[in-house]
Amino acid sequence: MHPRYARIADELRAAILGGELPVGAPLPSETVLAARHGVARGTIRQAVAVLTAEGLVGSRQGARRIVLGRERSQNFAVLHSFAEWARAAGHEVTGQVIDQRRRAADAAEAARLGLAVGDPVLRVLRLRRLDGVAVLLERTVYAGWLAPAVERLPADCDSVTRALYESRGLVFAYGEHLIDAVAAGTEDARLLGVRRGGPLLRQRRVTTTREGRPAEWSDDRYRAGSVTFAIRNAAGALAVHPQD
Amino acid sequence: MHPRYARIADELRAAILGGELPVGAPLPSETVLAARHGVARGTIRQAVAVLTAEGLVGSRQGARRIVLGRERSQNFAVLHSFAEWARAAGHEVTGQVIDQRRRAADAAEAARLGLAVGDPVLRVLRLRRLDGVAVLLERTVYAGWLAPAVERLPADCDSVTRALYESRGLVFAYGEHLIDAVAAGTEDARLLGVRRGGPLLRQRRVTTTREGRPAEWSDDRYRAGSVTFAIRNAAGALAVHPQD
DNA sequence: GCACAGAACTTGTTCAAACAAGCTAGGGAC
DNA sequence: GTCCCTAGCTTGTTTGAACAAGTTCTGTGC
Repeated sequence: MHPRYARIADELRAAILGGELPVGAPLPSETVLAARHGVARGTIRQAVAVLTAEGLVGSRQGARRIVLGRERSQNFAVLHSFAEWARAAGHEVTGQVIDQRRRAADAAEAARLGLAVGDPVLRVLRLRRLDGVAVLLERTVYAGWLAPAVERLPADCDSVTRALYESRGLVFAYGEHLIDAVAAGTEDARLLGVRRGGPLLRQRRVTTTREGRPAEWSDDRYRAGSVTFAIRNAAGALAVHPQD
Repeated sequence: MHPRYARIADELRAAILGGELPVGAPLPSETVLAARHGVARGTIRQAVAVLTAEGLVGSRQGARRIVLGRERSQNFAVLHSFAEWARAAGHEVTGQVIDQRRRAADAAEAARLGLAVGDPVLRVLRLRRLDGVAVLLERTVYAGWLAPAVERLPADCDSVTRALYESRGLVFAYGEHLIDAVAAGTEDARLLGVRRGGPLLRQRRVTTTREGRPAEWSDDRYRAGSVTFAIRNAAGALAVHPQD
């Protein structure tokens, strides 16, 4: 059972997405909403805070809240899991491990993962296809304590994130992402089927468990034109999701 | 005078950034913080909510809050203003208008800016340099009502955002951003000094006033290797800032 | 020594009330 | 008709209280 404020937020979100509250329209005032739902104003404020964080409504002290947009950003899970995003967007996603081996962490890897140089890590090279087309090349380094769980996964595992959640209860809760453009190297060009030196969108990321323990470090390269990151920001709140 | 919860948040943030609360350490409990500052627990909860949104601390019901990181993300202003970010990061930034002309909005521009096809808009082509090196080519379309204010700006204006704020009190409060990689076109290559077909990081964005009125639509292309977008997310909250 | 059951603690949710700060529409003065 | 100012509404901040839900640690029993 979701808490009360979450259900009120769901209801308001549905009204916005369904067009009952069109873009530009004012939301009912907090007092009205509180009376209508039979709750205290504080509970309404928690509900609208959720919508504000999603970028759906804006607010200024003294004036009524306004509906800003109708697109809900998928928020954050997508930055951790290509497969989760693709499935939600209605695409068929497949994965294939090309190379996988254990080795000792070098200085850069150790720094990113909070390990000592020489600690064991697992390096995986994985190619992802979207509706049959190769679009993403992942070079991932997993911390040693994760290696056994990752090695047990099948080579064509679709969603590593989901598999690790189901087998180990592991949740990737925090992350840092660096996004830039790079020229395709020889291996990139061959596997993704693009010209060497052509544009690739690169996302480097560190993902961390709920406890703040670094779990994986990855260099992901997307074929240009296949994926776009969409960021929506609304005075203090942001949301990010890849797009077609 | 900032509200009480904001000052408490500032104090906690300083403790984290200063190393008194190292990464991995637990925050004092809400009850302790409330007693220490002489406020109600609700006020403390607002303060730590700020830090959670910044990705500095994480929390799970029942367990003490944990310090997750020491880097504060500059949050959102930077996505609107290249100049503001560069100055904050200690770089010298210059700008130069290469072309500027009024014209009628085409279908794509009208849709992005919420105008009718044929409505007047102002198109500006601007080259930005960071420490003397050309790194960013901006193709910006301003809604007609903004054109007079923009045309009054000097051709070498550093920060358009700041100038519009100072001259018109205009604040860019919301935005949508699409980030991907593209190959450099002929004009891109010439002005940015890169090879044609080489990688560029593209940021397309719509910026909106506080009232939800679209103000500008821009296609910004960064020379590869010059700028990286950094995104940090923490279970529901995100922050974005460009990096070197 | 180890496992299990609680006790104590911590964060999450909700309520009711009060005042502060900012916006808007309507009424009065000109 | 136009301008300004205020009354009333709306969001922002804060208090204090209570219970729910989850975690951690202690101590007992085996």
